[in-house]
Amino acid sequence: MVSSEKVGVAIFHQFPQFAVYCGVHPRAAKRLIACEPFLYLSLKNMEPLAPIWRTYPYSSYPTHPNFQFDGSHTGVNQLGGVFVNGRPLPDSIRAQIVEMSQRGTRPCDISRQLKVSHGCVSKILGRFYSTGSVRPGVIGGSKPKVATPRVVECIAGYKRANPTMFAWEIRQKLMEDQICGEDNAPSVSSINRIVRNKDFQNFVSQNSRPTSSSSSSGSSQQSAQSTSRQLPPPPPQPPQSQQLAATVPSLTAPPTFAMPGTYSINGILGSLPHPSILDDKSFHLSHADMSLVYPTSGTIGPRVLEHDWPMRAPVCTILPNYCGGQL
DNA sequence: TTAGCCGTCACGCTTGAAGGAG
DNA sequence: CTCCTTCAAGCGTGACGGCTAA
Repeated sequence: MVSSEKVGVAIFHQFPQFAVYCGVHPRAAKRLIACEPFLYLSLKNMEPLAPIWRTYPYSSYPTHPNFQFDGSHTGVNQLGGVFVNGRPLPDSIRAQIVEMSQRGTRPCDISRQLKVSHGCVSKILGRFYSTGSVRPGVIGGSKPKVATPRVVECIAGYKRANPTMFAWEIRQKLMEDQICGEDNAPSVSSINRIVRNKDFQNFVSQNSRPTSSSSSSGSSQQSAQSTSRQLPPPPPQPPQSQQLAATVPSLTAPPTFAMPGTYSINGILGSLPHPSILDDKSFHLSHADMSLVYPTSGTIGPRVLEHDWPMRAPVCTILPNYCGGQL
């Protein structure tokens, strides 16, 4: 996993600066540098590029169309330190804060030496001592308000019972069955989106049983009711994702679909991103390297609860228009 | 009494998923 | 279906107030 201890270790390994600044294992750093010599040259002149690299490991700024390396997104605090408003400090600084604190350095001295506000130092140390992690939390996203797992399961049940059921009928049924109320019932368009979802359709078809209630005899109301009383157990893992997990085990760990506290339709249904997407964003790293970039202990479960790895693209996303043509 | 330290919180910001509009 | 908006999460900074030592 890439967190306090790995970053700490990385300091003493090859390509330390790159590894630390990217928050990745030195081996992954080495391979990335081999892919893009410009990075290594840049790191040799770390000082003038420091503001850039400080933002780089976390930010998706380089992938943002408006991003410019002109410092317009950065600011300078009262201590003279460079920061990016709204973005977390890099792992290197965070690790240094913790390291210095553990050596007995006072927070005020840490603040002055690292040029980070003492409020920030206090927050990072507080987080470290309460969670054991120096990594920032997950930024962005929102909790789904209506498409909860239970609602999706119920919709799936209704659809299995009556595939021709209209969205407004589903909505009505959800409220009738007190799955959700008037205020938090998904809109018709939301239901349509859920129903259109490919994984949802697979889920419904794979879990459909040849029961008498699923036949088209009788009204949709009746068949829906009969199913709602025997709602299906939690959905089994779709074979598709199992296959993927077996093929690219390291890619099942990224918490993109396992972010604590949030979930998506895909997440509910247990699907995974297509590997090509990840490969595109990770410079075609081998899966072994990806397992270094993505902190994974081989299991999905415990990692999910630690808030230890922000949900975002791999940290070493490097765009050709940034690196290419510079030298 | 004063200066420095430290925790807390409001503020302005970014981010990304959900939901709505066209 | 695509694009835009909304919302709730997190970020670091800077100000404030309580505490402590000189």
